[in-house]
Amino acid sequence: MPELPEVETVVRALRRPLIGRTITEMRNYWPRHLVGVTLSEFQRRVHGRSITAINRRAKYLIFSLNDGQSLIIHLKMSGHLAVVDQDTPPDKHVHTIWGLDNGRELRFRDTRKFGRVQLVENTMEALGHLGPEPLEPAFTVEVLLERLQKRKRALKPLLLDQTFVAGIGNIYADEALFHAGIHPERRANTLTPTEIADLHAAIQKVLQMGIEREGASIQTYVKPDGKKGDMQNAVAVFRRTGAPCYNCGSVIQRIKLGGRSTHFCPTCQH
DNA sequence: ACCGGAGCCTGTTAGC
DNA sequence: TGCTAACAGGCTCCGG
Repeated sequence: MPELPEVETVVRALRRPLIGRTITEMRNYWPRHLVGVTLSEFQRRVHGRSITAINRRAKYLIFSLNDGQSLIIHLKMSGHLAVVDQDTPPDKHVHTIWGLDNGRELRFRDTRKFGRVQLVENTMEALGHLGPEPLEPAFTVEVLLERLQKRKRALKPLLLDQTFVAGIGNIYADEALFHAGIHPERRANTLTPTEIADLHAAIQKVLQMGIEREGASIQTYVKPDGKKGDMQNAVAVFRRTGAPCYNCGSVIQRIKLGGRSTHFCPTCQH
């Protein structure tokens, strides 16, 4: 479900209701959600701690606690976070709950149960494998060029590789390649400098658009308040198989690449 | 390095 | 309508 823009939207929505709050309890009904720490240890280590900041790295949410620990959550395909009153009726897909000092709760709902929750002392250590943040100033055209030239893979699966560049998922990879006019099967080391500059601009453009539109509610994603984002109304190719390209009218094609559905315009992308 | 496939889960949709 | 297979905004592991 969520990629960089969706996770960023969730982070922004959770700051107001959560920053400054103290965690008073933690419950879990699906132990495999918890990474590396048992529930009892998790409870002991978060009980009484307050949330001082909420940030994002790639598709991970990072909740900073006042003792230096970080609560890290990955929503994977179907995760959803919401802050609700503690008397809100239970939901069968809510697997982890953190009670707060104001009678409210942070609830992690995750239908497919792929999501993960961890508690770490050192965030850099836990997330150090990730590639550059595509919207940070450090992610320049030169950085992208240098990384692309070392690789021979098809571009689409490379963009999904979180160690190559962090935060891009299936929607924004397809959208970025369309806006750059580059075919998803093109080999990384065959791009011209102009194409690399176009790809760099397209990556930043589609991610920024996704954030401005508060995410793409194409399948199950909704914001913490339950409302839909708006990016689904601005996609050019993703899940538009068989429909006409907005640019040239050609029929949008769908192929499998790296095991993932890939959508592109056969006329606009080379 | 890179590729494909399986696995993790449940729910929805497409096809017969 | 009913059954089955395919598919889903992610990621990891394993073998080749």
